[in-house]
Amino acid sequence: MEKSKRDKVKEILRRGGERADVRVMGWVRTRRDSKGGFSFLEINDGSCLSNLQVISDHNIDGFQSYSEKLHTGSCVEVSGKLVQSQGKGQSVELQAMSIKVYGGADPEQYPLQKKQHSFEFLREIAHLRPRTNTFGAVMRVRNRLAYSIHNFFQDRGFVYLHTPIITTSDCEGAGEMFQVTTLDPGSPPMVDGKTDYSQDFFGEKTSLTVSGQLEGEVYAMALSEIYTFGPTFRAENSNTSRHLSEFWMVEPEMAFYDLEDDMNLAEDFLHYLFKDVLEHCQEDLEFFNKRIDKTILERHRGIVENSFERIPYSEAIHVLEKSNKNFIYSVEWGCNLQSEHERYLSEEVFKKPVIIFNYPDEIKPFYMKANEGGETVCAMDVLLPKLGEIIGGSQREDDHEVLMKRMKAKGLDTEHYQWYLDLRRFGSAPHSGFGLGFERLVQFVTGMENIRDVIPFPRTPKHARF
RNA sequence: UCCGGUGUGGCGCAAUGGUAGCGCACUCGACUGUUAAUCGAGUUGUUAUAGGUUCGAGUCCUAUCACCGGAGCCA
Repeated sequence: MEKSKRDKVKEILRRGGERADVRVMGWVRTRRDSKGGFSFLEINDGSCLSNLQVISDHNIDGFQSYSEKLHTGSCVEVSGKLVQSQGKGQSVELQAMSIKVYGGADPEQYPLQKKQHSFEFLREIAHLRPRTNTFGAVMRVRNRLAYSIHNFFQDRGFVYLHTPIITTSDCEGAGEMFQVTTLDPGSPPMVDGKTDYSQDFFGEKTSLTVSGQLEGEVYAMALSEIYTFGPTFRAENSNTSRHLSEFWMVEPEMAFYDLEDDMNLAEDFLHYLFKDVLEHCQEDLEFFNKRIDKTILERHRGIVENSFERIPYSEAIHVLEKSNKNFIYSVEWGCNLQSEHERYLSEEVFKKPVIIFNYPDEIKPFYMKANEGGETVCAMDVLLPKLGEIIGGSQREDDHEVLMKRMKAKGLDTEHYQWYLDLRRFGSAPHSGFGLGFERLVQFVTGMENIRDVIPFPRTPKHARF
């Protein structure tokens, strides 16, 4: 194989025109035979949604010897001449001069057919589903969003911080954790009737991270503005279209930001991402708009063009109370907003993203900064129509005494968080941050209904195959 | 975890308690600058698993498992 010469389908289609010496490598999506002595092949190499139509005369070099293996799913290399297409449906096509099959795909056994499959079925063949239009498009969009997230923060001077995956601190209330241990689960060393973690690999009980926030704060208090973008693990037994046991989270943390700065950043961030993806993933988004959800393009443009609604929690409760809607869960000040409430606000009242801020202290974690009076804290959630919460953030409590009090009130072991408290003892500063669930973003952008279909290999309760 | 639903050829689905069928895919043939190709013929089943009721169970009952949807928790 001559490494120097390979043309990507995306580039071929972008440049168009007639050209000799074109060589593509990719997977056959469909083959149509003509008894006129030639075949049509559609080749996809993942560089874009579109296939390249190849027309191959049956006498060309390689066709006869490989014909048996040339079916949907097989991997091929085709060299030839790019010409204007005589048929409808494509402007150019590749007239094959030689063809080679790298690996065949027995049509009797290859599970992907030339037709639509249910996403449930495709999940069972997660190793083959990237070869479908939908999953190719999802992963290209996912890739662009990840790239765009880095661009956004890097342009603003944020430092990309790698927080640890293995941790001893739970970020309070963030959910059940996966334990990390090298002890024998069958017979761990015991002391006083309990597992003796001093004999474990790290000498104490450790888990997979549920959030990099606390460690992120440490570096924000030195580098001013940081962000993390990494895997996060929650051992919650939640089985919904919006939850994964392993997912990716983006967590910026900024010194000298108050809650309003935090909300501004979150809004700018989402605006930036939607604008960027609309610009750079046109073909894929049009596909989603046509095949998955006919409203996404319009909705995304709406998000880019309009500012978000911002409403304090107390006012949101007020709006809900006088709505005359029959909610399953009744509304009163102090309650957690339920999915139905959030959806009502973002979908029916405001019809756009909504930021709710200043939540009651009692329903939020210890690290959030108390507002005057102490009833509410500087928390904010960004709600998207249909999807619900995509961002949760807050200004952090930066007063040592107040934080100590809050931790004790919520029953936390202050010893254990000494290093976190130290940030307030030495050179404390007002600071804020938020967390964005990356897969939820991909879900919203693509219109995919199930979060398991926007990550390459989903991990959910009872499912860690592949 | 709770509530509801579903589980039938490779895939998508059908079958008042009475002979398991259709579409797609696949195989063969015909036709064709084709493009969700078209036309004809053909192959494919321990009806999720284990019990039970019944003369007889895909269908009814019990349990288990899996999946889907909703809820809770959250991102």
